[in-house]
Amino acid sequence: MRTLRVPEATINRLSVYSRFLEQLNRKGVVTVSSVEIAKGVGVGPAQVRKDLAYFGEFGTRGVGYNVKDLMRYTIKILGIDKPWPLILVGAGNLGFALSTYKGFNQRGFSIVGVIDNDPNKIGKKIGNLEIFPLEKMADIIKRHNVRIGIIAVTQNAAQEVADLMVKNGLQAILNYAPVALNIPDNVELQHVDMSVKLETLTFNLSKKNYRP
Amino acid sequence: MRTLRVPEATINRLSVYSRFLEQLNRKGVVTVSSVEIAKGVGVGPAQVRKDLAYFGEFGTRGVGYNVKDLMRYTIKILGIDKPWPLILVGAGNLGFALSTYKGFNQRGFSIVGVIDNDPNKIGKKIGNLEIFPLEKMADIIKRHNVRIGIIAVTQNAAQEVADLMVKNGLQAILNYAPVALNIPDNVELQHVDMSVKLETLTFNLSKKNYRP
DNA sequence: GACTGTGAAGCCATTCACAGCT
DNA sequence: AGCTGTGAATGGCTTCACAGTC
Repeated sequence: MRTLRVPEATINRLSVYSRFLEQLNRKGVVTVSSVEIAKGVGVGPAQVRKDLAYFGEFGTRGVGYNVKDLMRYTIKILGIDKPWPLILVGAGNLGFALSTYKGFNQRGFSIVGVIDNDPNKIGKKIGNLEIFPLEKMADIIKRHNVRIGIIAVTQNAAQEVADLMVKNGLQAILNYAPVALNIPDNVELQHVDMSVKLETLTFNLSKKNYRP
Repeated sequence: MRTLRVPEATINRLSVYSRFLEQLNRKGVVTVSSVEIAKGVGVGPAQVRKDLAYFGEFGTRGVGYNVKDLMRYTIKILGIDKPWPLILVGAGNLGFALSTYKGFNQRGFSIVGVIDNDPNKIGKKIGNLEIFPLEKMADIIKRHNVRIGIIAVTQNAAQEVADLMVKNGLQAILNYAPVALNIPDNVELQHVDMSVKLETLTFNLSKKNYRP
């Protein structure tokens, strides 16, 4: 696999292409061009071709890409051709939403443990998942070979949870808490900010209505 | 307000700076340097200064920035010094989480209407908000002067909801559905993808463990 | 001495444009 | 004729480095 210096933006788009290809495949579409993919996901066609070219030559000149093949390639590149068990810490509203979010399952992810420190929640169930206390984290990680943890707790608790995840050997953290986390370089970290984009909208609307 | 071609990335970071400054202010911190902000949010100090410089000269050389003042400036720049009523379409798990998400309220946003097309949900309440049918969207938008709509429905329903929002005069849409939306240029659009970052993690982990 | 503000340099990503294949 | 793959050109964002200010 040729993987030299791929822009992070490319990876992000690849994930979007991949989902779009799944939709096409479900609809029974056999062949697709870079122009069609571009329209479907909202980028330029040259961008689509360049992104894919980082990983190989998947298309046929004059024809386009085979939907099913390209879908499988993208899935393989993203590493989701194998299962990824996840743990989720934080059984508040956001945690609940994430633990029942179908988008994760559709892409082959499965949450194998939900963890919270609230005694009122521990022992209760979300769907068919029991809520465990923080002390069980190590167990769950070992039992299911978990490598990725999701943080959906409050600002204040997030760093503490992250530390615990690192201590228990997780290799990657997806952080939904609105705060920057401090973790070692050898642990992968991604941050999803629920409200940053909302403020981009208000910025743009305010600018637009500004009368000079 | 000097506002010449500000990179979108700058706006996004500004939102993060702003939240960080609120935290500092709550702690009673009076002055902060670009280095400290940079550490707190995970970017470089030159980046912080450059970002702020798009909007004016807020600091004092040799000293740093006044926390409270800079906080207020960022809030003003982002346009959230005034209230923004929001409507939310989709009362599923994600919609529920968003409608009760404290992060929005903390930043001055308030959801004034929750809308769903499921007859079983209509009339029920989320917190103190009633769930209304789609037909009520126009009413709610007019009554509360809503300009921004949030989409938290499934892939299939998202475009239809977006069309309805545009038809009812909304000026901006925040889309949490995992699909690209087609809307006119004069409507602002931002997309939050819940699972793209998760696949960035699996990509990086897969790459790391690839043994050549 | 400390720290901001900023032109210049460097770097990275996107877009162009066309050769090459079907 | 249609569409991919890609070197070259462009554009934009980030980082550097230092003059300017307190």
